[in-house]
Amino acid sequence: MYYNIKTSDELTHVQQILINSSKIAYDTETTGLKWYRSKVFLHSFSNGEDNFVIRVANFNKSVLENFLRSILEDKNKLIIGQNIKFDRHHLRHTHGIEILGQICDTMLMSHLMDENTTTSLKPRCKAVLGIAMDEKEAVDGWLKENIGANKEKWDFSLVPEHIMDPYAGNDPWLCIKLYDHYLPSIEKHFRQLYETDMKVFDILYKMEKNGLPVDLPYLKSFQAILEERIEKNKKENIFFNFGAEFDVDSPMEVAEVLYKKMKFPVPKLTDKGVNSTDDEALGQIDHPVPKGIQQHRSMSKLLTTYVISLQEQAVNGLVHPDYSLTRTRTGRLSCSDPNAQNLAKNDELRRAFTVDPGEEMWFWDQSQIEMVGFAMYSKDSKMINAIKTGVDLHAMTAAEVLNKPVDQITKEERAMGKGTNFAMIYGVGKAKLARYLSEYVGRKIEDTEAAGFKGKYLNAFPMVYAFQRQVMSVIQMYREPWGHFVKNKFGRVRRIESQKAYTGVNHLIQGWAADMMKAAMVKIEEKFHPKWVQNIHDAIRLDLPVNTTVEIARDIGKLLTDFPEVELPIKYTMERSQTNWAEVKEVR
DNA sequence: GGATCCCGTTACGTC
DNA sequence: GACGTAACGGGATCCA
Repeated sequence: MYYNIKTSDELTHVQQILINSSKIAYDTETTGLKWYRSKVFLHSFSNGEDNFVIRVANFNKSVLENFLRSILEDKNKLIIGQNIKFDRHHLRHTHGIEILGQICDTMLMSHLMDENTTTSLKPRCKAVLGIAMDEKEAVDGWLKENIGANKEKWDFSLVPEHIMDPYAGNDPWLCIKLYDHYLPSIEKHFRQLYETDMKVFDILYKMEKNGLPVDLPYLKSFQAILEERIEKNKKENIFFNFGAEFDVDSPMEVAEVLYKKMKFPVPKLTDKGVNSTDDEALGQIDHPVPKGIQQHRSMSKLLTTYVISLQEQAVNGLVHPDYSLTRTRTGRLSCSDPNAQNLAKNDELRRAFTVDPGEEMWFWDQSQIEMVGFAMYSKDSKMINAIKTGVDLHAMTAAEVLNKPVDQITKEERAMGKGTNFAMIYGVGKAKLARYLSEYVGRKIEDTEAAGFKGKYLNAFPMVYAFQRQVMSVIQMYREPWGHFVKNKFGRVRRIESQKAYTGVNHLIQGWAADMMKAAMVKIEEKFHPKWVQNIHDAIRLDLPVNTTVEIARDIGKLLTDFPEVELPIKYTMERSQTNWAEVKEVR
């Protein structure tokens, strides 16, 4: 049951009820998903019994905002949300209000309790509470019927009240029910992880709010340059040498041109058995046309995915990425709109990422954190010694596998060592290893060579082999309460189907590394309250005042790497720039 | 019949 | 291994 609150008297009454409720759920309905381009048009609350829908349009601005403050700024109140980072952004952007109460989030709870299915509120409530709410269907139905009429400037606020409000009224009620359901299990199994994740959630909120400064005039000029290069490449390298024009962006047409018309032998097939035209296949053909297509691909990736999209997403010279704590199975962060974690390593692109005047961008990264985790989990003495004495791990791997002294390892051999180390962490088979090594070494490596390398590797590092076997067998054993699963040292659980037990090693290492970074970020926030700008898995960017000393930066680096319980040294590297990302210089 | 939407596939950027 | 984004292309759907 919900109440649509329309008068000041009703609002006052609701205010009394909510002020007296120590635990409430809060939700917003907005005109869009991007907070920096949308407004809240509806607030909804629930105390678990009564649900209140409050439309922004029905109230005087200051009356409404006073009401919101009286509830959401109450530091003693527990405020529960479903992905409340979203509501916090919208609340701030629309009303300039911050939630000051203690925050809990059911999406984070859902993810800890089950990382393999959707964390979306209604499906989750249906699955674990058996409560099915179909009010959303009416909203969808109405949208479907009416969206055709004026799809240009569409938003949720146009859905009629009698359809939208029952749906909006349900959400906070469901949220509080799910919270009550999950809380005992979270307390029992994931208390520490949940606490850390909530703190990281708050840091991410700040990071997104701060945004990344981008140089729009530069991007615009870079776009023009790229477009020119792409045209020129198509004309002079691809079409000229082929003798006709075609759609270079179409894998189908590329295959037609290369394998039917130009009659090159097919180097490889895709997973579905189609003649492949990916970079590896093109690399096998020595001719200007495939070379031109390779160039075209990397240039248009840069242009569309980064250069154009960044300009479209920027507001006042800032892009505001959306980080998620619940979209990976391992506990890593993910990021979208834009994905600030996979911005191409390309100086011309990274020049576009600037820093505000008076500040300097600083990057720290945890060196080889996954290798440290690998050594720690496998307890391999050679690896542990190498990490303790600072020996080059990848060269050492090559030396061990090839049975020769480290100082005689060539560049290519080291690359193979590095590739193999990563492959072991990833848990790949020989076919994938071969492809992977080829990329690293820069020449074609056959499956047999890769398999041989892997075999020698496992002989040289028997503990790694034992570790793999142990993880597999732990997963194979069906156990309570999670079925087939592994758990990392932070207690993060990955439920894995027994047939896919090989992914267990990867989960332990990758998830452990992710939890290490989260723990470090929390420590850094608590000690320094810095301006958070970016996270790239094992690296962070903070923008600090230009007069910040190297000593302070080193203190931050220490927090990023100082984990006595790991019993292995973790190192960090530090970079900074007062201009842009392409200009960062290592600080020693 | 033609425009539009959806979804699987292919490809490629990061750690 | 873990992701997110873009583009294509075939099939389904909508609309006139």
